[in-house]
Amino acid sequence: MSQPRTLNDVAKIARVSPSTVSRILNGSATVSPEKRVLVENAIAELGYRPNVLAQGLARGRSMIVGVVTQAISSPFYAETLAGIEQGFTDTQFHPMFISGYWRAESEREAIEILMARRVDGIITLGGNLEDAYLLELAQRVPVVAVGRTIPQLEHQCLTIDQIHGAYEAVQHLIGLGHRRIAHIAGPSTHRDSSERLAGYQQALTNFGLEFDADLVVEGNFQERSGLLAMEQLLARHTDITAVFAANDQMCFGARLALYRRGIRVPEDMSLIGFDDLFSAGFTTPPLTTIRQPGEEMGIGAAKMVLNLLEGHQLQIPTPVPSLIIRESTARLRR
Amino acid sequence: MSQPRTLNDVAKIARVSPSTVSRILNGSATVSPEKRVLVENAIAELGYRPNVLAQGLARGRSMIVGVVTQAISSPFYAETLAGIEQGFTDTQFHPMFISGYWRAESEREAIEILMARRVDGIITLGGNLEDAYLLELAQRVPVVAVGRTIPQLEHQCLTIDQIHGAYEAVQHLIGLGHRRIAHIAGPSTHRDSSERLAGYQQALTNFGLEFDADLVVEGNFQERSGLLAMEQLLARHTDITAVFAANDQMCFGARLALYRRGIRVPEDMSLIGFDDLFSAGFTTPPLTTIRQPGEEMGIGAAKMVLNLLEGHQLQIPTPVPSLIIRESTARLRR
DNA sequence: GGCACTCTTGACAGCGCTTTCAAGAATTGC
DNA sequence: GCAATTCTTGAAAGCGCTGTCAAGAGTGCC
Repeated sequence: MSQPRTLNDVAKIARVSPSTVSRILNGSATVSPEKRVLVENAIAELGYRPNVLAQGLARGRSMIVGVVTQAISSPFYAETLAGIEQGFTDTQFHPMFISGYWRAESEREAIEILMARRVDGIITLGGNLEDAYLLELAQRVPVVAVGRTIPQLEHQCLTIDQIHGAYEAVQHLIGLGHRRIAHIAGPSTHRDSSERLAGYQQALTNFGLEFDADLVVEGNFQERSGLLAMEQLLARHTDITAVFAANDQMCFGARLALYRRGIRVPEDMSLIGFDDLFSAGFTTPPLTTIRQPGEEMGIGAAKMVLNLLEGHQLQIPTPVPSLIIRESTARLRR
Repeated sequence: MSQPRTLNDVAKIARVSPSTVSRILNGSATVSPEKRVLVENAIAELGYRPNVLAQGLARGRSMIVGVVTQAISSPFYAETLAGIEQGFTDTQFHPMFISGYWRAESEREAIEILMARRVDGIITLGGNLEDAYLLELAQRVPVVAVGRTIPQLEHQCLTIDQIHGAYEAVQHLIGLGHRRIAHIAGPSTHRDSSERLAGYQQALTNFGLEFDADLVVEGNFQERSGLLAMEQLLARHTDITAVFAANDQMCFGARLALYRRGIRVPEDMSLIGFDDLFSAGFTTPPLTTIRQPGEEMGIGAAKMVLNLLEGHQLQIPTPVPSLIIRESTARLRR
């Protein structure tokens, strides 16, 4: 394994001092055209690329921003990760992803690891970290939190109005004539879940429908739990005509449970999800859902840390969840 | 932003030399118990964590291994990424992911970026990089290629027998009595696609069925292309009774096309995919498919670079694709 | 022509850590 | 009890780069 060339090699070949090479590399000072040519030739000749590690050490910047996601294979977070990656394209920075698996402890450990690498910033995606912890972390390094709002750090948080999104979903169902609307909630420990549940309740109340705690079953945001929840719901109530699931994945599970029972969607049961995963457009029937613009949020988060890094505090307009009507919801037939 | 403590701070507090602290940190030499305690206390007191960047510079190891994936949000690669991440847990190394988007040029650029960070190893996932390029790269840094076999570098490649997998899929269909079996292929530029196509042909031939080029339509591995391909197939042939799609995502699209036409799966048409994405178990009906153990392959790839890094060459047993029978295929009714 | 400036350049001191080297201390063997 | 070993330790030289500082060259002006 041939070792890479160093800035010193370049300097020697170009017969200038290392400082000059550095200056040309960074444009940090004017250099005479002749030397510039000399150096550029030397760089080309050697195929030299600066050692980012060494640069990092020297200027106290690792040029990497840590991203604490929950599971790299979660379809929902994946879209945001893609956005983040995109947001850093054409910058000197690069994201480094670590999964926290929704466990505060793992997330803390992930952040430790990241900090040991002296990342220049941190983006967290969802998760169960305490506000206080993040608040303190934000003192040490620029932090952007996606999918939550932390008091006293609002301007570094990026989230959508979950309550509003859930409200819209249920409103859509009510508008179609449904009255007995069940809800498959996410884990109650998730802020997202409780907000979506709140939106569900709010819509019900607003339209004069009674909230029936019996109509909500808790899942864990995974497909299987949606299936199980749907079965429970079906066992308990035969009069349900519509279900609002707190995310698309559980909705897929619910849809399968209905399929197994021969209950048609949307003829016999309307189904609405949340997130608008890419695959939601390709289920049978394609899923009506609330779009959460994951990718844009990722891009936004990247821009936010970039700005923080430059000392500004960029305020990204809060992305708005929107109702995507496909084919899994229909007017109630009576 | 308070700056992190340094090894020197620790040394000062513990009243020992920096070397001693380093030795304790790395266990690189024996140190008297008293000093060890002194140092450990100092570390605890300061909440000191070594600067990985500086360590990297000093020992010529960045402790990061670069991973060139194709799209961080691709469900198929995501599972492998998760495996890779897992494979590096509890080691000092961490993966850094970059997307190549199936463009050799972007992939090369990704590798440049990674090399500039002096990554200690590189894992590539699929992609369109030339064998020669990778072969040359492997001279400079430990490389593990997932999803391809590179002549003269076989022992650093990890792939499954695609032909065999495809063969099994088609054999399953034939076993169910199907005779007119269409194939939705992946892009012909992908090695995966052509191998799966080859397996399809091979099975046909082996069982005395004629290969009809008209029965294969090329997609791009995305859902939409599967839908389009299915429509084409349906327009061209009314006698098809089964379809083998080169990956699950296209299969989902095909399934939707059938749904739109009111063609039932599996009663009127059997459908089989490839990959066994997590979501394949939750479509309606759940998809019969060929399981490609993405996660295990990721773990395996991580182990392989780890071993390469230590100078050994670990041979991971080639993972075997397996047929997962669910509900999208059925015996031909005549 | 001489003085005050402005440009361009190289030397050098780090950044935070590892690692070699050699010295002093402790241990062993006879 | 003394020489020969073996341990433990600190000093110091990097790893590859940046950034400050000051010197030398070049420029403009009266």
